[in-house]
Amino acid sequence: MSDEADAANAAPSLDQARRQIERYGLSADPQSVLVAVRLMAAGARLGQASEVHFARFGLSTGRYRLLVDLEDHQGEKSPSQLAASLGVSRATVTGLVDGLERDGLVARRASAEDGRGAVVVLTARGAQRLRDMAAEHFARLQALVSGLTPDERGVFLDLLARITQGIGALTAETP
Amino acid sequence: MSDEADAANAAPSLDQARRQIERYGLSADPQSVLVAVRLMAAGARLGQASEVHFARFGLSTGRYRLLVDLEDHQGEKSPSQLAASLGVSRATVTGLVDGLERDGLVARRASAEDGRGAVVVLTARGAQRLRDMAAEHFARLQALVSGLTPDERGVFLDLLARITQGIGALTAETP
DNA sequence: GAGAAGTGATTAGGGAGCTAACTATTTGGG
DNA sequence: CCCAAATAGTTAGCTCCCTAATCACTTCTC
Repeated sequence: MSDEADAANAAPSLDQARRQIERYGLSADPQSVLVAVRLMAAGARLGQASEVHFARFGLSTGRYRLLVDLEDHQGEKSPSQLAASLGVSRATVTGLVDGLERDGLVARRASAEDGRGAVVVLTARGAQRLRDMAAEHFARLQALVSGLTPDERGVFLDLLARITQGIGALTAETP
Repeated sequence: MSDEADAANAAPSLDQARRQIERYGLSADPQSVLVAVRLMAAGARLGQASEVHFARFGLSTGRYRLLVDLEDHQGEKSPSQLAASLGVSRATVTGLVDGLERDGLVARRASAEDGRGAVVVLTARGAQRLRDMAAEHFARLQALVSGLTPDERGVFLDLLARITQGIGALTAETP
């Protein structure tokens, strides 16, 4: 393991948070700041690891999520619906579908009801890809959280949900 | 709130996880999978919110982290050191410094000891920018986790650290 | 001490996401 | 009934981060 990997693994410390707060004579709670910063760091690292994971199957996180969403809806959904359920913009869906279509995992069809609309269809090849990767995928996800007992996982879900509600505080108009 | 915003806020459910696992006749634990998926979703949402937050001050998450890291080292550090401590590639540091230099928050100097090396220096303007945003920044971070009691924050830090150790399971060679 | 190997920084190019602007179609109000 | 407003999808152009390749300098080895 190189310095670089070590540093990437090194989580920010409570002392760093304290020092930063004191530098400006503020009264923020260092532990609260640490939780926020650690969660951000963990999210970023997990996101990158996720891309590495999916790249093994010729996918990305976004592409995989789109395929699964499609499979959960009988293999058919409009780009707008996909954008809504994935929580990304329609433009992003266009890009993801472009890539998946190029690989033959998905196909585009014109909508029967709406002349403006389109339908994205999961191909046999796309369904097969999901089948091929399922065992390894879920095994790795399970390994990710294997450091926690079932009870602890329940607690974690609860706490995470409550922090998630606070995300609005970062983007809200008034501090 | 539109459908889109609702969907973005809607966390993946335990039933979705269960359905996915059963579809392939696997034996993975749905709750474990749910924890992994929720954490990824939360990380992605937090990352985006973070960009919105820092954009208010003319920065991005990466640029802010670089400035803080610099400030923590007497305002001077080489690009390689920055890459290591931020956990990003040297190429990324080049890009971040390009942007910060354009805004006058940072300057590049040649290294005295090593003819190949460079030193990134925090300018007065960069230090001022950090000072200007500190109060609001920390207040928002604190608000982010205000849904948790101090005890719960401690528990969360512990659980998060243990999951973070499991991230390697996603990228490891052998499943 | 000169060539080979290693290291620091940058450049080039790619993927994922975004917003804004554009096209085509549908819907709805006068 | 027809024109204006809304909606579906795409395109263009931006940022962030990545890897791989390149250039310049240092260090190590013989």
